[in-house]
Amino acid sequence: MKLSFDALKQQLKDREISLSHQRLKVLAFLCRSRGHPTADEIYLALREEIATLSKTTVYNTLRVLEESGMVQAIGIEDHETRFDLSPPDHGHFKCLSCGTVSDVPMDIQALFPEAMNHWRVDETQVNFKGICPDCLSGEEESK
Amino acid sequence: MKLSFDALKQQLKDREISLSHQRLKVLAFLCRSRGHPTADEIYLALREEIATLSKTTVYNTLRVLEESGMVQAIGIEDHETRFDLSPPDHGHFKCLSCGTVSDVPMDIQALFPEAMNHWRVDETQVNFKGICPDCLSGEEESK
DNA sequence: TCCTACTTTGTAATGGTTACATCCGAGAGG
DNA sequence: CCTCTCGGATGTAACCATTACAAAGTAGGA
Ligand SMILES: [Mn+2]
Ligand SMILES: [Mn+2]
Ligand SMILES: [Zn+2]
Ligand SMILES: [Zn+2]
Repeated sequence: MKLSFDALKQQLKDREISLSHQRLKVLAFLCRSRGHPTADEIYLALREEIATLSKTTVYNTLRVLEESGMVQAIGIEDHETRFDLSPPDHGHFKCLSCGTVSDVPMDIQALFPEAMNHWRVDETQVNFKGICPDCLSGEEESK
Repeated sequence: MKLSFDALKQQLKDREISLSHQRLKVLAFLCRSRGHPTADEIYLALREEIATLSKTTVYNTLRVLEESGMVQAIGIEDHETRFDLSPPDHGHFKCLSCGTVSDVPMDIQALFPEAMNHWRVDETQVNFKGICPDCLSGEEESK
């Protein structure tokens, strides 16, 4: 469940991160984005609104948001990081056919073995790869 | 639990992958390796045995082994892939302090929600990040 | 021996990400 | 208004793991 844009703005204030025009635009894009965009996708989409936008600014902003805990970097792909505004309480599924990255509702907090309680866990990611229902039905049709 | 080198050689034969000198060396290195080496670590280590070894060969071999299902590529790090010869029935933990990647025994096969049985899952990875016990005790000492 | 398919090798290219120097722009203070 | 300052934004170059590609080597069969 995503937070509203206004709530996110408030979070920026609370963390004393100045609400620059570019940062708000990146945040708004993540907010209205249904999937899990890459830095490049964010850049290409926002460049239509901010003609002078630099890709470095997108990376800088994403790092600021990530360090503040508002955004999570998803490493489900080898050479392309995806970004998620939602709280990190779910897994992700990448369809090897269409490339979509979907949410997988599940409790990932309780995964780490209790027997290993001497370890400090800061982050948990659960990544699945396979074929999504849409692509599966497409495969059957082509038989 | 890792298979013996001889058992691995047999697997190559079964899959009709020719047992070239370089492939056997890569496999032997993964077999005796305790951690989860990167392609570069494999290359540097084996270059002492095979002076003419090319890094491309290491990557080619790893891809062949991965496609045959004998080796798993672990994407716990953003910028470098690690390789695991063990069966993919466990999670991984990366210590943000010392960089070690450890195994986390757990049943990752039963993780995908049964409600999503219309999805075909080919691969599951569970990645934790945090601080390992060794580094935690080190932090306490330095207080 | 010759042929052919496979493997290895070296080098160049790729592409996401980061480092760095420079530029800009909103305020504070005069 | 003017100027100073500093965080943020920008553009370019560098980084670096990985891949593409072409050339060279190799084993095995006819
Ligand atoms: Mn998500
Ligand atoms: Mn492992
Ligand atoms: Zn799909
Ligand atoms: Zn450690």
